[in-house]
Amino acid sequence: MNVMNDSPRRKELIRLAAQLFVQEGFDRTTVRMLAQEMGIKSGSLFHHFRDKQEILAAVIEEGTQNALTLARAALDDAGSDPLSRLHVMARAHLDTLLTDRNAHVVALYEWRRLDDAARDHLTHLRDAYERLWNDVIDEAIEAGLVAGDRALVARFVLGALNWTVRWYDPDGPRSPEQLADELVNMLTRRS
Amino acid sequence: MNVMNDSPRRKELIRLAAQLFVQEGFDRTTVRMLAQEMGIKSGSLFHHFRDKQEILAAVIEEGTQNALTLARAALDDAGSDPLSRLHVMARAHLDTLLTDRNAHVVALYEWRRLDDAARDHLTHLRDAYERLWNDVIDEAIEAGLVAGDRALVARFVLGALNWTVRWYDPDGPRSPEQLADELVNMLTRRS
DNA sequence: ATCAAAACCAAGCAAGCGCTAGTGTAACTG
DNA sequence: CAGTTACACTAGCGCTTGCTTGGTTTTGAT
Repeated sequence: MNVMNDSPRRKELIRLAAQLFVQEGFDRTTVRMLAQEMGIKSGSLFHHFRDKQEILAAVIEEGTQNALTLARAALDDAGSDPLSRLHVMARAHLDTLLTDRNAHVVALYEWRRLDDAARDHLTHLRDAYERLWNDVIDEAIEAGLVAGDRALVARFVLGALNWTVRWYDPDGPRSPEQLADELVNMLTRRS
Repeated sequence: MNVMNDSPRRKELIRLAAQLFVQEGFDRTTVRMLAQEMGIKSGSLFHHFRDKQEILAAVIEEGTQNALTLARAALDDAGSDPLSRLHVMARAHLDTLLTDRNAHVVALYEWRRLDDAARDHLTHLRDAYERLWNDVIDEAIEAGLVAGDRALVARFVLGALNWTVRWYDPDGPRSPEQLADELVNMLTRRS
């Protein structure tokens, strides 16, 4: 089993799996469906992945990793102004959320299907990401841009942002960037 | 098959099913698990429900119906002041969400498992509920309490509220009412 | 040209799935 | 008291599931 590489082939398989997991849900996606979508037979699948769960973990890791990378880059490019840091963070979040949409929907809906080991690993990744958010919100509160408890604000904001995967239409009139700006606009107080 | 009554027995079965659906997910909850939890054999289950999907639909209907009833009552009791209407609506939402938690978690996570007929019926229920929210937010915007596009604000707010089921701890320091108030506080502009 | 590693396939196993059929029984109803 | 209804039981059918096995082809470095 060639389990631990990250060949382009594997990346492609993960992308296809993500799509199927969104369409059907993890439990209803059979290894036969996955194999067919990938153009191989179901037995061959287990050459690339130890078991079905590992495919799920790979999908979620891919998405979370991307989000983390993008957010860090965005924060590096942003200055030290709390408001603009809030803006770039919201934009980066919606950007990955809606371009890597499949992976993130899977992460949101199928998290509980992960086995303990994978969940543990991915929890660390996600925590690293949320720490970025907490810092940005801390700065915003300190600067008087937002009111409320740090932890609470972070959760409300992330909730509002993550909820977009349930209704956002990429062909609609609004870009992810506009969406992000409108949210920031909504919750900052311009005195 | 005694399918269409709403006996107390059936209500209890639905409550147990909701709990299992949350713990295991709909697909992983077998009719045998459901039966055991209910203290009967798997075959007997189909005396109460036509099939497994009907149990899911019943769980979700129960939760949504409660939410709708509670929200209507809350709005009736509230005056015509836009801010207080916003408050009672947020409180009512978090109240059902966190007391009828199982049913609502199922509704959020397993919606796609509904068959077409059930989904159609329940979509109407949910739309009726969301219409209440839209009206309240319309009034808040008109009164200058909140800034932004009606549809967008509603979605952000509902996202923030619904997200609470992922992190709220009933044994924690905050009551659902406090939570609701802090959210409203966060997004209204006090000039 | 050689050969190991990587990728794949055909076939199928053991377990578990939703659901049905047919029966028993106790409590109501006329 | 006969007939009906509500609810539960046992037994198992037909099918699908994730995964394994044992063997074959493809690839690519030497």
